[in-house]
Amino acid sequence: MTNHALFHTLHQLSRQLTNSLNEALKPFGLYSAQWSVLFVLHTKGSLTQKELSEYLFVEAPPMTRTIQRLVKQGFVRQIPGKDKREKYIQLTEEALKEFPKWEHAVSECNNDLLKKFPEDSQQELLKLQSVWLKQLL
Amino acid sequence: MTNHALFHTLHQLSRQLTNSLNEALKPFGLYSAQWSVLFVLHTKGSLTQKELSEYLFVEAPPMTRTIQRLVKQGFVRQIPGKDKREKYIQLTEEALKEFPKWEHAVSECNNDLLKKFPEDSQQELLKLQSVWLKQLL
DNA sequence: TTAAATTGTTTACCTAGGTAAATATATAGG
DNA sequence: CCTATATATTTACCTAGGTAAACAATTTAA
Repeated sequence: MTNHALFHTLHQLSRQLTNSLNEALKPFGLYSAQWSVLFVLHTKGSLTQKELSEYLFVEAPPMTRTIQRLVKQGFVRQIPGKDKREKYIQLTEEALKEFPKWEHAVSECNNDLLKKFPEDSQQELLKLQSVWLKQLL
Repeated sequence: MTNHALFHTLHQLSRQLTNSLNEALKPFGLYSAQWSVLFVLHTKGSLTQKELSEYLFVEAPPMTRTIQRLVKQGFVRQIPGKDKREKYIQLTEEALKEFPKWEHAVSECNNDLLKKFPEDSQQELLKLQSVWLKQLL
C-alpha cells in the first residue's frame, strides 16, 4: 500500500514549497496566493474574477479576498465590466513597476528549491503530475 | 522555464486530493488533518504532541487545534506525561472501533483517485517526490 | 412585460497551517 | 537553593481555501 506515502509526500512537498515562496515574497509584503494572481494578470492581461478563479482552480470567495488585499496594497484595480455583475481586474502601474523585482525573487527561490533536483527529474515529475491532474479535473 | 508549471501543478494536485479526502471523510464528521493524526496514532501508538507534529512536519499550534477537535469528538485522549509539560495522545476505544470504517472510506477514495493513473507511474511519482522532499528538509 | 431562473461577487463561517508571544514545567549553573 | 535557560503546549492573529447563503444584475420564459 504505497498510496498513503504518495499522498503524504505530495502534501508535504506542497507545503514546503509554499512556505519557501512566502519567505521569498515577505520583503515585498506579498503572499503566495497574491503572487499567483499577479503572475496570471501579468501574462494574460486584464481578467474578470470569474476567469481568474477558473484559471487558478480556486473558488470565488478566496479569490475575492486575495484581490481585496491586492487592491488595498495598490497593486490591482477592479474595473466594472459592461455586464455590471462582473469586475475586470488589472495590474496598476505600481505593480508593473515592481513586478520584475518580485519575479526575480520568486525565480531565485524556485532555483534554490530545485538546485539539487536534476533537470530530467523535474521534467519527469512535471509530466507525471500533469497527467494525473488532468485525469482528476 | 518549466519551474512555474511544476510548482503550480503540484499545488493544484495537493488541493484536489485534500478536497477529495475531505469529501470521503465527511460522513464520519472528520477532516483530512484529523485523519492524518488518527492514522499515525493507529500505526505508531501513543505519541506526545511534539512527536506528532514532528512526524507530520506540522507546527505545534495547528497540531494543538486538530487534537482539541479530536478530543471534543471523543476520538482521542490527552494523558499527562511523567514530564508534566508534555501530553501523550492516544486513541479512545470509540476511535479504535470506528477506525476500520474510516480506513475503508479513505482507501476507497484513494483508489478512486488513482484508478486511471498507472501503477508504475505512481511508483515513479512517489520516488521523485520523496527524493525532492528529502533534499528540502 | 413581468416572473423565474441563472450568473458574478460578496459575506459569513469552517478547517489547515504559519509566526510570535505567553505560560508552565524542567534542567543547569552559580 | 535560586536564578537563568530550554522545552512543550497554548493563545492570538495572520493567510489559504472550502461551502452555504445573500445579493445584484442579467437572461429566459410565460
